[in-house]
Amino acid sequence: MRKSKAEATETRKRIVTAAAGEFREHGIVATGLADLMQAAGLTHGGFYKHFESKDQVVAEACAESVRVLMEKLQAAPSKGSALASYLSTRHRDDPATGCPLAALGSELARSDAKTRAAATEGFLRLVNVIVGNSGRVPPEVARRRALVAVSTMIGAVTMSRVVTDADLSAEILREAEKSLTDG
Amino acid sequence: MRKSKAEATETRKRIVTAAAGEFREHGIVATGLADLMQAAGLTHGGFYKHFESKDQVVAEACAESVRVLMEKLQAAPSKGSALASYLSTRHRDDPATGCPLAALGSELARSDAKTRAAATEGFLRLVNVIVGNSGRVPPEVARRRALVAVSTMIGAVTMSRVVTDADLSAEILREAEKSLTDG
DNA sequence: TGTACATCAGTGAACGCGCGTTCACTGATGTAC
DNA sequence: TGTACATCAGTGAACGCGCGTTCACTGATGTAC
Repeated sequence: MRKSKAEATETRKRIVTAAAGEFREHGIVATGLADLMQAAGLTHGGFYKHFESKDQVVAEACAESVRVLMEKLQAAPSKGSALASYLSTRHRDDPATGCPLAALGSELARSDAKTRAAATEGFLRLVNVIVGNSGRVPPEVARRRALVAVSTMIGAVTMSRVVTDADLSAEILREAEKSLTDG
Repeated sequence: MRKSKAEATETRKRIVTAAAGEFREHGIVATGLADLMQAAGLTHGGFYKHFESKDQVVAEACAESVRVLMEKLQAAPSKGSALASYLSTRHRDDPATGCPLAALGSELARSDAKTRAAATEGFLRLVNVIVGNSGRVPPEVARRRALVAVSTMIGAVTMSRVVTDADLSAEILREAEKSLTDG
């Protein structure tokens, strides 16, 4: 049953990726190791061949989602299109492949130091994406504005998922986008 | 052991209030019925004399936190002081008595219809608090701006709790407040 | 107003279940000579 | 290059534990006469 080193490395990545999706879709606490191993196509017993604890895979999954999100956003041709993508109903309706800060915000606030550090890096990178597309604004001003813009983005996507009224949900995203695109 | 009707009503309220605090402090999924009954000074067996399920107490606790938050914010003499209170480090550091949308946002997005309805009402009431203090702005414009402002507030408090860097955490709150007070 | 009985708030033990974690085992991979 | 042995990725069963929920029981409260 032993797998080659290359295969094992591949498996490990597959677990982290599967975990990143499961956590964002169902929440960190609500996702069991068995769920996440099954999503990776494995049985749960093998988990500890790759990780020391659930906390460890949470931290790595968080870092991984940040990495993928940034690749997606940095591919955006302008600040406007990055904003439109982040504040889209498509993003709202697919948390499993979206921003971990919006999908897990309040759970991240209760997570351990490594997970919160990964989340912090994600936040700062999001800020930098916005700053990088801010045109001819003094960098310190751009940074302060971006701090607020990113807070708005995360709050808007989170609340668009909470709210039971479909029109209100769309309105939250639309108004956030308008407000941040103008500013 | 039977208690009088008045006492039982009192007990029920005590459970809802204790639950509202425990959920906001530790998260909904991570809080067990035993935890919440203990916080109310009872043993867990009596829970089902008052509620049909955990979901029911979650919904009621969410509605209760919204009610208390609104009383607090409506007591604020101005929009500026409501913003300062919401975006304070005091609020950040005491989720158990603060805004349930900021403390539970991503978990609320996965909750059942009644809980999300209570959260939606809370969101709309927060919007109205901001609108009600918006001075001489046309009501439809004020509403749109308030939608964005409330998203920013919730996102900023959530992220100020996630981030591992104390300076950054304070900066997120400060810049959000400055941005919303000017606008 | 007093008495007899039904109600039911709260207790504490128990239910089955799924959690995170551990472990004996398998057999292909990797290593030493 | 071939052989013998150690390693270890992955399986599946088991661990103790706490979860949401149920239940028999207690005894004060509420109700009927």
